Amino acid sequence: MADDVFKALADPTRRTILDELSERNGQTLFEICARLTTRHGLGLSRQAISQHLAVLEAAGLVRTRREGRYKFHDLNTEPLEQIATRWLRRDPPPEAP
Amino acid sequence: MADDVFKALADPTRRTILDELSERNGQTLFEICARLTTRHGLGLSRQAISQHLAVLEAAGLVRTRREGRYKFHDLNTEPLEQIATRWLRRDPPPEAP
DNA sequence: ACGATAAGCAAGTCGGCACTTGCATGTCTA
DNA sequence: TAGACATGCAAGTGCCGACTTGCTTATCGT
Repeated sequence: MADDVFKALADPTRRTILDELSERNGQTLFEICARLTTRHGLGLSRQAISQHLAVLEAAGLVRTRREGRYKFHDLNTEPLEQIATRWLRRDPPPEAP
Repeated sequence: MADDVFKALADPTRRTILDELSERNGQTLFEICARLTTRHGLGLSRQAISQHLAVLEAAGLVRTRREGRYKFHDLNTEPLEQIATRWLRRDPPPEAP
């Protein structure tokens, strides 16, 4: 469960995809490919991005909805809220006195 | 920077080590080996744990202090507080009303 | 000083992951 | 319906990471 999330976040390309979806939700595969190339300088094949999206979806970090021949990808931050607080049991340090 | 943290968290054994250090801070390598074996059922060699600790230390998640022939390992949650909020722009939910 | 204890170093093996290549499926437009 | 467009599936390749094995270094107790 959490294992999938951590492994999904291990790849820098996938994290960039999450950044991109965080900025503009509901993009298609081709949109993500284009924006990764132009804005982030990544030269990856379409299938590579597709596989990354599959990993992100399997981890629950991305939700997909199909409309005709388009498949839109939405960011889902729910799994993130749980894994981060795993070792942060104590409240964030308020301020130094 | 953040890349090291995410890659360090990708391995389940390293996450278990963080769990162990979170519960009892300042353990030596042998202590961690023993507790991983007895409490978590992991049968790993001492060198394997040592290499994992090196990765965690390189990521800044573990600080070490040397005293004689002992080397104590302390958990450092500082890198964690930054990476989690990367896609969580909104503040952490305070409490449900 | 000697042996025991705690840790470090280096090379080698093995499996998994990222990426590519090629082809197949489904869907809209003209 | 034909062709272009958006996506899916599957097999193959190459590299990095996890783990082991063997040896070495350093510190403590007796």
